[in-house]
Amino acid sequence: MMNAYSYLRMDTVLGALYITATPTVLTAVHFDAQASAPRCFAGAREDGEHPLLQRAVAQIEEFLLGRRCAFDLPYASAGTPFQHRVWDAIGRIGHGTTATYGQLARAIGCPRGVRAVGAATGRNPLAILIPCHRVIGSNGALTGYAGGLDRKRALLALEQAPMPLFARAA
Amino acid sequence: MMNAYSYLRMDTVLGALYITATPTVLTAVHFDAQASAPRCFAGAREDGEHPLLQRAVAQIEEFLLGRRCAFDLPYASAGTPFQHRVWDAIGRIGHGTTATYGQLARAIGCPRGVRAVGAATGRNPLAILIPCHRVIGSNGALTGYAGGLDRKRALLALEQAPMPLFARAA
DNA sequence: ATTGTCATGTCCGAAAACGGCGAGTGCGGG
DNA sequence: CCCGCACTCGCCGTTTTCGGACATGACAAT
Repeated sequence: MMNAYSYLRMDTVLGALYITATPTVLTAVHFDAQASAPRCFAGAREDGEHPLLQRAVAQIEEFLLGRRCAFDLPYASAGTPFQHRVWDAIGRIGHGTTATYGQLARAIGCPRGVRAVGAATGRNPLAILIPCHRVIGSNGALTGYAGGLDRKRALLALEQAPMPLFARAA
Repeated sequence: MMNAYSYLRMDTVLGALYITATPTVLTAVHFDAQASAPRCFAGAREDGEHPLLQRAVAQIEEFLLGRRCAFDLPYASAGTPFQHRVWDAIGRIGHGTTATYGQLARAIGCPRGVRAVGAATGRNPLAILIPCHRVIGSNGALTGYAGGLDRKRALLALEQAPMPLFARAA
């Protein structure tokens, strides 16, 4: 019964980030041990040596430094067909850009499934990798984020201002 | 996602029998493609060469001929803790013997969970191997069997009359 | 004898509640 | 006028909840 999930904790400027993976694919990325976390952690054990996890850490660090605007990591996530459609659509929102829940709804061919899109967005298991922080209300309000609105604001600000700090350091 | 389940169809005097297994353990045995079957077959592919499946076929044939009264096969089955308690208890009913739902209930320490025992019995995934045909009502009625009452009767009759037919043939 | 009642774990379907929304309305203030 | 704000209401997938139904049997009342 014991499945081969590993996880690792990563410290970032935005706080702790937990990344979970099978031997071959990432399955979760989230802040803190939130409500959504238990599901992913079921039977997982800490493993700082996991190659894929380390690769993820590296790419996320680069992203947070403003040096990377896309990820190259294998991932797989449980979810309903509808949720996958939503998450795929979110994945196509470019770095530094935003989209509204309504736009996503139309994009997946469910013009009126706006709230459903909202619900699915909130259940995105792969924070940052699937940039659900780029999804905002039609009036520009941030409306919500699993990691807290402050983090959402920070991520958006980060993407608006390329190379903000490390430029000096370099 | 594709799991490594294999299955095989076996023809018996009682009709077709479907046996499913992982590479190392049996996971299901049932008549026809019943309601309970789909679950076990999810993503399974036919494989008549599977060593364990062949071993199962051999032992079941022996059993049906009256030459075998116990099985020596590795199996594993999904199910709730309660169901496993019930199934284990059923496994301890000797060949040629019967037990009532009430006796089972008491045996597992749930004297009043009689109906629950009935429900669990009906969900036994390993027909014949776990001899749920030996479970009858307190008044002697057969009450039910996933493969049909006729088969239940036949199995019980078979166990009552050791070496019924093949003795002549030998 | 026949009939009714209750206990027990699990599954299944139906129904209701719940959101990380957004368009439409009506109002008051510049 | 035009705008912003507050409020209502409909939208829809998912989750939760709830009511029955079961491979029964002991007991009491009729």
